[in-house]
Amino acid sequence: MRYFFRKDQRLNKEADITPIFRSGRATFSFPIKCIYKLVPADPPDGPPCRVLIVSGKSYLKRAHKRNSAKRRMREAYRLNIHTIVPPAGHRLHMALLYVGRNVRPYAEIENSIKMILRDIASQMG
RNA sequence: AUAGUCAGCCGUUCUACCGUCCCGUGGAAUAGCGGGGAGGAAAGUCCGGGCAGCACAGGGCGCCAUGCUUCCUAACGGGAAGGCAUCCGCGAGGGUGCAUCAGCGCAACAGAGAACGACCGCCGCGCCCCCUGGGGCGCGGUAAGGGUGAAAAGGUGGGGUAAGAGCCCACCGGGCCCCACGGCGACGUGGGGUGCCGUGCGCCUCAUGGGCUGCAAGACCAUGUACACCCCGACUGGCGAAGCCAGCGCGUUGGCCCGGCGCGUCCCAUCGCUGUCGAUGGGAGCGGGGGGGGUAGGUCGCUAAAGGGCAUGGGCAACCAUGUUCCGUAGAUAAAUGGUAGGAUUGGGCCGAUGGCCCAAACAGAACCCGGCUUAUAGGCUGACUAUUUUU
RNA sequence: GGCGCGUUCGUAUAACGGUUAGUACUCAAGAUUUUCAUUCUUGCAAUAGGGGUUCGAUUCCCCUACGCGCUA
Repeated sequence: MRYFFRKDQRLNKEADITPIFRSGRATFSFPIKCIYKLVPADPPDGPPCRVLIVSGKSYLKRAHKRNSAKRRMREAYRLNIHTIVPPAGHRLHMALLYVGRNVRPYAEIENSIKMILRDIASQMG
C-alpha cells in the first residue's frame, strides 16, 4: 500500500470550498472539526477524496504553531485516508479545521483523525 | 577566582524508513533517477532605496521630516570617529540633549509678584494725635530679609547710602567682543577688553530633503457583461481664405496660486429678407468627469544580488580599491521545507552514584527584492578592558 | 501580503498638556409610597501595558499587546 498526498488532492478553488461550508455535514473529535460533502465525480478520473486543511488565526496566534498543526494533520490524513472509499461516481470533499488553543502531540492528532474517518465511513455506508 | 563592561560569533546534530514543493532528466503516467528547499531576527512595518503604475515644462506659498562637527554609503531619521553640556556607575563604560533666539505666546494650584514684580518689612518727606519717643494717614524711594513654588531677577565679602541696589571694588560663575596658538571642523588652550547677567516649553525664523501609490503594483490570456446611466462643453475680434495671433470659457499636474498645456466638432428642423450669416430647438460624434456591472481561474512579474568568504593595499574606524574563489544561490500561491524510530550533544531532576533512569531542547516560519533600526531569544564560545580578594 | 485607524468606570461617550478625569444609563444605600414603578438625594466604579519628554501626560514621542477597516 502506498501513502501519498499531492497537490491535486487538495481543495484550492472557492467554487469547491464554499458548498462544503454552506451545506456539508459535520463531525468532531478534539482538537479537530471536520466538515464534509459527497459531490459527483467530474471529471471521473480524479482522486477519490479532496481535502482542505485549516488552522485558523483565531485559535493559534503564531505562524509557526499554525504550520506545525497543519503538518501534523496532513501527515495523519496521508497515512489513514486509504480507509475510506466513496460510493461509485462520487467524490468526497472535506475540510479539516484545527480548533485547539495549542498544538497537541502527533499521536493525539492521529487518533482524532482516525475517529473522524471511521465516523464518516459509517455514515456513508 | 568572583562580579561586571564593551565588541563579535554560534544557536543542537547523525542514521534509517515513509512523505512533500521546485528545477533538470525521463516517460503512457502523479512511475523512476539526480540536484536544491527558512532566519538572525524570516517578526514589527519604524526609516531609506531598487522595481512597477499613475501624474509631470517651470516657479512661488503651504504641508511633512530632519537639525553639534567631519566622514562612510546607492540612500537614510542608519553607521564610524570626534566636540560640548548634563545624569547614572567605585570603575571599564552607559543614557539623554545640541540649527536660530531678532520677535511673539504660555507657565495650572500656591504665592504680594511668573515679567513694566512693592503684600509684609526697611527708609525719607508732609500732616495729625498723644507728647519728645512712639502711633496713624498720605506721597515717594527700595529687590538686602520673609514665606509660596518645578522655577523668584548671578554668588561671597567689602565700600557706599536716608534705606538699598553691579551703584562701585576684589574674588568666583556665566555671556559677548578682539588677538595668538592647535585642529579639516564642532571646539580647545592662553591673553586682553566689556558690569552685559533669571528659567523652561512652544510658535516663528533658517538650512537640507520629499510628486502619489504600492507586487492584491502592473502586463497578458480565459470566462463573462452593459456601445447601458447621470453631469459639463461657448465662443469673440483682427488679417481675403486655409491658417495664425490676441482675448474669453472649460479641463488639467490628487493642498493652493501663477504660469504652461489641451479642447471649444458636425448634422437636421423652424424662424429672421439674398447668402457660406444669426437666433432657438433637437440629434449624433468626440473630449472630460461622476457613478456602476462582470471575472476570483491561469501565465508572467519571481528570484543571482548595492552577494559572501579569503588574500593584499589604504584608513584610528565605519568602509573603500584590486585580485582570487564551480564557496553558495528557497520561490510556494487555500501557500512546500514534514512525520516516525534509534543514537550522540547540552541542561535539569531522582537513585542503591566515577554510572543508571526520567524529562526538556530558546525566540520563532519566507510571501517582490535589498540596506538599516527596533523588539523577542534557553544555552554557549571568543577577544579587549574594569573592580575586589588571594598567590608569586 | 500591503496600507490605514483605534483602545477612557459594567455599557455608551466627553476632555486646550494644569483642580479630586466629566455626563447619561446600570449597580448599591436612603427618602417618597400601604407596596411596586416613577421621581429625588448620596455613593461605588475607568485612561490597554511598559518606557521617555515636561515642574506636571488621557493628551506629545517610542516599544509591546489586543481589536477594527480598506485593498485583486
